Amino acid sequence: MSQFWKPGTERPQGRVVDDEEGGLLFLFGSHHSSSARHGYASIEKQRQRLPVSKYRTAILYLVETHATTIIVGETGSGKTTQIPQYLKEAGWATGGRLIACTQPRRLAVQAVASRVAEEMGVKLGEEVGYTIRFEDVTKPDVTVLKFLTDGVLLREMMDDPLLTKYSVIMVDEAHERSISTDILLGLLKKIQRRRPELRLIISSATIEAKSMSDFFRMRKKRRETENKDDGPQVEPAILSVEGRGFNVQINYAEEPVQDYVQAAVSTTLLIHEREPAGDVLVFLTGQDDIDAAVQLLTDQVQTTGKHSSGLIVLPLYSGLPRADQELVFSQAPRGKRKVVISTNIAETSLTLEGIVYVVDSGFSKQRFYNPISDIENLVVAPISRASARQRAGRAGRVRPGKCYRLYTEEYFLNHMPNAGIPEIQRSNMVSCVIQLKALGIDNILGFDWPASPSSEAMIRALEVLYSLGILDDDAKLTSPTGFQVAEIPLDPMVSKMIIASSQLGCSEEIITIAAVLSVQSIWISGRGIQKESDEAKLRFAAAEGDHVTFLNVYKGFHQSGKSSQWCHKNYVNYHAMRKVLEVREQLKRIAKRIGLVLKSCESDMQAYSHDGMYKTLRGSQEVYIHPSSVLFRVNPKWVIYHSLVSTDRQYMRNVLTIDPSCLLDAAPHFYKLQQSNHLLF
DNA sequence: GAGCACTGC
Repeated sequence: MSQFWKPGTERPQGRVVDDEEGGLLFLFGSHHSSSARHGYASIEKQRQRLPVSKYRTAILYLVETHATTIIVGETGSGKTTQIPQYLKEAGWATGGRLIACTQPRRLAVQAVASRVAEEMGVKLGEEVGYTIRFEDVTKPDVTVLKFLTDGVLLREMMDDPLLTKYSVIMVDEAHERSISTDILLGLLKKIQRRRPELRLIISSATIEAKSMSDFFRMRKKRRETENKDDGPQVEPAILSVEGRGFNVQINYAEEPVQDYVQAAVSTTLLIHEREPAGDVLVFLTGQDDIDAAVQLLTDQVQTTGKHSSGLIVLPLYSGLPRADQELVFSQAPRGKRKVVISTNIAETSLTLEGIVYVVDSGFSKQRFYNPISDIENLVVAPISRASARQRAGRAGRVRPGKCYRLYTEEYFLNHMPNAGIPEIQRSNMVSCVIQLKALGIDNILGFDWPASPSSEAMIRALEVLYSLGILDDDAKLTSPTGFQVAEIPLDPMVSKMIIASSQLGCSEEIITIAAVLSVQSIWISGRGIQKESDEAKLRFAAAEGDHVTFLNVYKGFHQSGKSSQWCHKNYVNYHAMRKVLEVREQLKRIAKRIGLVLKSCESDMQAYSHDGMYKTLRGSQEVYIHPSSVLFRVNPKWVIYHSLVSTDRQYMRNVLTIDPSCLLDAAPHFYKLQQSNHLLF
């Protein structure tokens, strides 16, 4: 076993930027190198060296004199929270305009905002505020520094496409390449040409800094042919800051690993036997793997006796009940070692303190969208080198750590992809297309993305939006339907359902259903309680299907006075129901604003058995009713579904029985009746 | 009789 591991030979990362294209270049030393201890950094171009304490000067110098766009390449330096403060100090919120800083996650927005407010000694919600969905902690005319999710900034653009409220926009964590971030970057590049005075600061991992800079650098041809005033005055400048994380020693498997769950377990035991105190974080792919690993570890600890005891093994994934999730934050008792076995949730979303050892399986579950079949799959896929470095970095937060990679160095260097495929290239584009259309971008296929989605995905999205009556024959938003759908922050199919319900006089009910469909699941599930929860579900089951069942649950919850005990008793997820209430309130506000009629249909709500196999009208695919549905084994002749889950079969989740003539009424432009009385697409 | 990487509006 001791021969199993081989230390990595890769040289320290960083210092990869160059200034050939004329951008200013700053390079800062690492906090732990000797030069950094004295705080030196260098401006290569000017052959000058700046103390790290002059970081502020550097940023302001760039902003004031040269760059409209600054790319900050950094690796967990913690410096990005300082940039907004410098900008505010220097009065960069000009002419009553604000400085905006985006993050991809709500929690990060709240955390960064309160940290900055604290550092500046001001009350959160005054000069420094934040906005996330359902929560606006800002004060008009007082707030200067505003933190927000990139999704919220995109929504703001629908009222103010040029973002005239802001003089500086900083996009943090751009390397994560979330859909919202990519759309935002594409739009910001466009805005820059109309607003040359707008300053952009894009913060990304060092390895992505160069490609971010390339994206914002205007193409040579265009630069020559266009008036100077139209575009950014100078090339993007790159400013690079090396992380202050501690050194993490990387170890690779000597041979390819056959079973990464088993390998993760043995590696953890080896760490426990041979390494000094410090918690272990193991990255696996999903609930199944994690539960299996927890079981194996617990078993082996019990059978191998004394020297292996003292391990506290905890699973971590988002589907875990809230109380179990919180266990991973508790400190291990003296003399005990905590082992957290986690999904990707611990890679970016949650930060665990006290981790010294990381075990990286090299895999994660990723979503892939197939535009031909219109199906999203969740598959176990190899992670990227960027991800592997991020995972390893989790071991160096409190002191020097070690990372054990369950793959060979040869694989890491020669076969692992450098960066992951951006989410936008792995997703259904329906929501993106409608958002861009709402912002007045007609030439969707020619949009300048940081990474272009496939044309098949774009065409499929246009087709779906046409079938919903959201786009017309010229691919323009229909009025009012298309514009109304764009205002509603839901899957466009669900938004269209709300608009139709307004005309059919049942919008109160449909808004409830839409809110339930927008949360993960309102049912509590888990090992050992299937029988009870199934029985509880039957108490709400409606003959029409899952959607009407949701109405029954909502009604019961409402009548109980929104009680958590009622939820507990009925195996309903209380946190999910709270979110349903929030979404429902937001939908009511939006419905009112866009002129929909809110009306209840009161109680005016209205099978053939076969082998359980269905064929989709569009594409003739074999699909089955998911066993979690109240219509499982009822098998009505015609059903519509909200989503497909693909495992060994394609399962329809959230199913409703219908009369096929509904389809003709709802979408006469899309469905035709064949002579033999069969529906045709 | 099955299953859910993770976000976000």
